[in-house]
Amino acid sequence: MIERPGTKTRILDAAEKLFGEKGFDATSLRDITTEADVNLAAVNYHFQSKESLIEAAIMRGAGPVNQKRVAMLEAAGPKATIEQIIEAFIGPVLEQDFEPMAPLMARVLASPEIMKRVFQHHMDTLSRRFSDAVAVALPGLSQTERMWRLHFTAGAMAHTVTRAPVLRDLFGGMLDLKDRQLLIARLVRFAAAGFRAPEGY
Amino acid sequence: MIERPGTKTRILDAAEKLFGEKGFDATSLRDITTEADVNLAAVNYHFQSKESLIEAAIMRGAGPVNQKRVAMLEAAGPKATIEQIIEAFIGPVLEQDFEPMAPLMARVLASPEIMKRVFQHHMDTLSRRFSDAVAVALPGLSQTERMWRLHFTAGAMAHTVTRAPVLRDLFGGMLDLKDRQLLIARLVRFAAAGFRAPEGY
DNA sequence: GTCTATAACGGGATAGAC
DNA sequence: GTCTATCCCGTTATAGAC
Repeated sequence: MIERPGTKTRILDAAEKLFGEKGFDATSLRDITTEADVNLAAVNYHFQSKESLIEAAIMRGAGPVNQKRVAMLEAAGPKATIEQIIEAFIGPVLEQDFEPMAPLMARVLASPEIMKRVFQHHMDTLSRRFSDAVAVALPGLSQTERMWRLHFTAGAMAHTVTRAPVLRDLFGGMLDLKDRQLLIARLVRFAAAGFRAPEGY
Repeated sequence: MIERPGTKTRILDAAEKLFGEKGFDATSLRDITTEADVNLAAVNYHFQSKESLIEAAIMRGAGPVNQKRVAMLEAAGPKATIEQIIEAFIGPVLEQDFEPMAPLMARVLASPEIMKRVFQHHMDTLSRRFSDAVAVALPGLSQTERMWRLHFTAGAMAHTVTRAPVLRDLFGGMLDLKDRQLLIARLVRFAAAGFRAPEGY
């Protein structure tokens, strides 16, 4: 017997789903409470406002994944190869079943206000840790180049996650999104080669 | 003496700016007509609805850039190197002053409905042409791998464009967004190395 | 082509009973 | 904690004068 989740959880579930599908503005609190099968006023009771609900929904999705990324990086130790670093960076994001979360992530990335409010701090510390790890693995790279290459890698990852539905439509069976380990291996190989490219412009 | 643009153009200018800044839903037609200094009813006269206006604003921004990408690819000839191909793919996007257009692009990427309606066809033919060019330059790669690596490159590019404002805030002077040619060179080098990585998984 | 005025609607939030 | 009913606001779109 699975217990039916509580009101608060059901609201968050519905919010994650609908915000992703339709965007934050296009999703009314009425949509959410209908989907969650709770009363309209419950939202303002459990969360204070729609804005707070958005933040709560995002944090619930993003927190565990980012913890896992840091954990994998630490597990690789101080002498991690560039491949291990990249895998810690992208693996936890790509190996999860990202399709429910993907649309919401895309909305967040496209929304500067929300991005600033919610992600800034997390991303900041995260990118610093990974940048330091790369500095050890590839001491020849300047700090600037490290940041850019991490940024390019993050972009490739984000694009894969957020555009998964479109990819499926356009390329059908050709781009296999189900085999996550293969997908991760592809991106690790691509990005690692990019990181290893000589600098000097 | 510069002539003041006509009503229709002023509406499109304002729409591009405000849709990018605040998103499609959060931007009311009143916002647009105020910014453009035209009457509210002019929007429904020149464009039929808000939805059509969105589409018109996007098309006006995207068309010329994509034409330039194809033109650069053709200019490189049938024996183009992978570096030339990548430069044709990302150069026209990154070398323009993308900051006014960037937020709008991010909104489009995050909005599956709009993405499907507006971009699908263009992107489809575009990616086919570039994929064919890569096939000549790097005959060792499978078609699948070509598509994935083009996709990764597109992601790195899109992330750079759409997150330019955030990058500036977070990293200040470290990531120089002003020197476009250097930025393009960085991404070309990173992606070209990725494309040249051996396949075989 | 451009304006004013208004219709018709849906949204977030809250008061107050239970 | 949960419900109903309602307030109040901003929105798109259009009718109709100029």
